[in-house]
Amino acid sequence: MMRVLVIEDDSALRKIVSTILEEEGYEVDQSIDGKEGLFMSQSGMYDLLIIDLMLPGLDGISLIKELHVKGMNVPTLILTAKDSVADKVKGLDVGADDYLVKPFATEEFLARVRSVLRRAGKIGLEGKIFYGEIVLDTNSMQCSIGKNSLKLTKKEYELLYYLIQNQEKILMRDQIYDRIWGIESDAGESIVDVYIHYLRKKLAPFGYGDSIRTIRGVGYMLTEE
Amino acid sequence: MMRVLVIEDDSALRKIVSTILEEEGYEVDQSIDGKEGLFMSQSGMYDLLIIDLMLPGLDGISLIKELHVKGMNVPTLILTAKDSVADKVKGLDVGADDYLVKPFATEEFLARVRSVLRRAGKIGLEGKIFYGEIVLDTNSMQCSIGKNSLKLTKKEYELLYYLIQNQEKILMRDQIYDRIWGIESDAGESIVDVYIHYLRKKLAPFGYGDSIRTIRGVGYMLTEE
DNA sequence: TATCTTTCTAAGAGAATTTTAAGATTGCCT
DNA sequence: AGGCAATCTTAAAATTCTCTTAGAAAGATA
Repeated sequence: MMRVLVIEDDSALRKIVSTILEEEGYEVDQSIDGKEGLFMSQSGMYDLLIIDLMLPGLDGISLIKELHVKGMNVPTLILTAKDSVADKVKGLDVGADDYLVKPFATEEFLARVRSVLRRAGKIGLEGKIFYGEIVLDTNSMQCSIGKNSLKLTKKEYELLYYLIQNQEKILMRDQIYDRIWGIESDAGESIVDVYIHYLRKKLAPFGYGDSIRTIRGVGYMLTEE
Repeated sequence: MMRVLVIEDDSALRKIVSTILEEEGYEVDQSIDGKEGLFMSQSGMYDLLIIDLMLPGLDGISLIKELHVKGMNVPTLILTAKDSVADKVKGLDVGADDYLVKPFATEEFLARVRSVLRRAGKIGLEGKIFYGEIVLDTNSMQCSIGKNSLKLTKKEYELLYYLIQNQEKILMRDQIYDRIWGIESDAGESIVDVYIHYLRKKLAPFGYGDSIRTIRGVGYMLTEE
């Protein structure tokens, strides 16, 4: 069980982040301000900290510094609205493991989380999900089918990942769109169709061309084999 | 027992929504304004909130924000007349789980409610309803009869779903029409006859051709086998 | 900078679904 | 039985949704 602490004062964002993580199977605790966050972090019970840079009480950078002074070495993912290089550098300098600018798409966020945890050695190399002979390796973001490896672009990979995670369940088009492209994206939802098509085309030679079923007027779903 | 709180100032809409939900087996409470709604929500007794964006006292967005500040984490479905992307973004940003633009057909509304509850883990994955050997799976929107799977269009599925849920009860034609096509639809009510016919035709090969009884001058009903 | 890859746009083809419409049939009432 | 109204049944029209491309734009790589 992977424990995550989310330190974020914006309640909406905190809830979103927490929910996403919980749905993914992480155990999540939340903190609203920097001082409380620092205190909780020191318990040493967390595998990952997700920290906003702008915090009341104690800002994110100082929090991380403080932790290091105390010899704690927890993997950290910085979350912030700022896109400036300066901030990014500052964050990474101080020892954060990765950096994500909001708003972000869910899939992107989860990928970063996994990546940080992996680099920190918190998750082993199991990180794989399956559908028939298809294997997605979440560590290398690679896809293989039987002995063959299948080259997928990032978006294709994310889409397939989401589908496999929800096989046998209908995913509505807007659900997919929000998750992979993000609410803020301005590609229309029809981009989903296009990528479904790309995927089908790449999967077809292996006999999985018809695995993604269209539910007209609703969305798509990865069917039982 | 699933408890829902409907916060909506338009009394007509509030009643309609509440009735629909009650008929579906939800336990429903109502609130007319934002402040009262917030107060009631805080009791923590609800599994789902349905909130209008435009409210007297305290608007929907602020209400949701307020709830989050207090650490409440209730699944939320936003209901509104506005269709703008901006609103959608605002709503979902603030942590609402889904968004429905009025006017809407009942079936669409209920589908969203189920979907939100499911995603929030409030209802399991069982979501199946039965009539004889006929099984409707609400997760995959699939219909099967014994070992066979029966392909239904969306409207056919919705109609059969409604019938099965109300087996042994007479459904008036306009009731069916309102539920599946929505009041705003301008196909005439006779479209119901046509779809009843489609259903009978598809069910006939399995011996369910006469299961939908016509009650002349009133409507239809799915009879005891 | 040049080149290659990935992502997005846009639009027409194609399919499936939904709706219309009209004649045939059935049930009900006098 | 005869007549009226409701329902059934079809087939075709209309509409909506998805597929499929090809190329433009954006981004990454060398």
